[in-house]
Amino acid sequence: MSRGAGAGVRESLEAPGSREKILDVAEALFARRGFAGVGLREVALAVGLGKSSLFHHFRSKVQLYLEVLGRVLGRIDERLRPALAAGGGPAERLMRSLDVLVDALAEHPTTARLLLRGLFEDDAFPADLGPEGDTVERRLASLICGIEALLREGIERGAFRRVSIPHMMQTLIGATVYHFASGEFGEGLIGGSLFSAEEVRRRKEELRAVLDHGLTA
Amino acid sequence: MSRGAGAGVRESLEAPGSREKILDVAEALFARRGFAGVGLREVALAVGLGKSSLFHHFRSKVQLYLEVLGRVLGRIDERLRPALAAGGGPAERLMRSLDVLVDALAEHPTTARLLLRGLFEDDAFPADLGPEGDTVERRLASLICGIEALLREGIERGAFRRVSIPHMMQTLIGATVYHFASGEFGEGLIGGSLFSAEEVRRRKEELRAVLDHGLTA
DNA sequence: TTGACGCCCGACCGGTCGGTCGCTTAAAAG
DNA sequence: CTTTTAAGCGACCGACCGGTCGGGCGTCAA
Repeated sequence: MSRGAGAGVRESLEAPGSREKILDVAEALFARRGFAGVGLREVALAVGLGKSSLFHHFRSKVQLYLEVLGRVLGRIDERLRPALAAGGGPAERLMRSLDVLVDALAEHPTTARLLLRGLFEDDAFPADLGPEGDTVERRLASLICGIEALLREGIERGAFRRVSIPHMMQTLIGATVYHFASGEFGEGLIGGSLFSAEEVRRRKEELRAVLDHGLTA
Repeated sequence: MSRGAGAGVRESLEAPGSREKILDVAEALFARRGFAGVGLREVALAVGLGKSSLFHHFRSKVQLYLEVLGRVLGRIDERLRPALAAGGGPAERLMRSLDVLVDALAEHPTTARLLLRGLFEDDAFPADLGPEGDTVERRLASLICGIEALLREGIERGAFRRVSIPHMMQTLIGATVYHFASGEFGEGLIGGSLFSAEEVRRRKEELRAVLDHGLTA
């Protein structure tokens, strides 16, 4: 069956498994240069395979891209869903959700960029991604829908000000996702890695403080 | 000299002037699909020229791209610089600056995406953009530097809380730029055009309110 | 031993990429 | 009128694109 992996006793440990390795490499490249900016030759070379071998694992370039996006989304709602489901008031649950969102974005430096690029680049595939593309958008929408409900509940209960929910969603998404997607530019501002544990902790604090009191003293 | 433009009496009015038209078209396309996703054939076709004619106005594709970016930056600091220079306390000046930034992003729907893409895609040109690329980054940095100074002043004077300035900058940039770059996804959230006068006004209000009081009631 | 299968490969396909070349046209400059 | 020059064009270049094809090789079941 598989060449590299002793598929018998040890299940999935130890052997890289071409599929996952390809996804890892492709994720890094797509995040850095976008869908159109990455050639399959480059992916194959980085994996250590011939280009044609990629097609044994993925039907086409768009399917590879969509699967990368799917993995990214999976990593996020794997964390976000329990955070949304756990108990507490709306404010508490919102802050916890934002915390795990920040954690998810910080864990893989590629995540934020891929998310943003995914938003941008559905213009790039006019309509050719078929039903799978819808699924990716659907999943993304369902993720933010949970947070949206949290906002609504908080406002109804009087815990939050009567802000415009969509606009606040946009602000929240922008303030979290942009930060981790800002790359060298953001690191120039911060003066260090965006992804160090220290900076991630500080980011959560600042975000929480802004939502609690705003900027003015 | 020029074919289409009567360059004698009427200066720059009336005639499209190929250069500007090319920049307009290229700006729209680069915003939608990114540097690598746009071919010069497509640009030329949309302008109504042959591909080879583009090279009479721009040395290469990267130069065209950089000039598009330069124009975008120009439109922003054309508005932002006077807003920063005008009088008033730090809080007032910060709000005014964010207002004009929102106005600038709302005026051309392409602006926010190009800015974000510009941030992402300097990874895409390894080092080949030469000194002009530095200039673009420099200008962007100088723009945000003005806002940074405003934050610092506000904190020193006690008008603002003692937030981390870089982190607050990231939040501010993210909350404004992301919104106008979010495309169809954002419009799905908002339930209408991101760029209508009504939505732009509301966006400013919400942003101001968050900075003034935060989210909690 | 033999056949089937998973995985991988190099060669190759039509098409597009950014960019160059030589040419024509027409207006401005003399 | 002649010369210069900006602006345009189609043909063409080598390189690379995503994708296909036929075959080699090692493993496992029969």
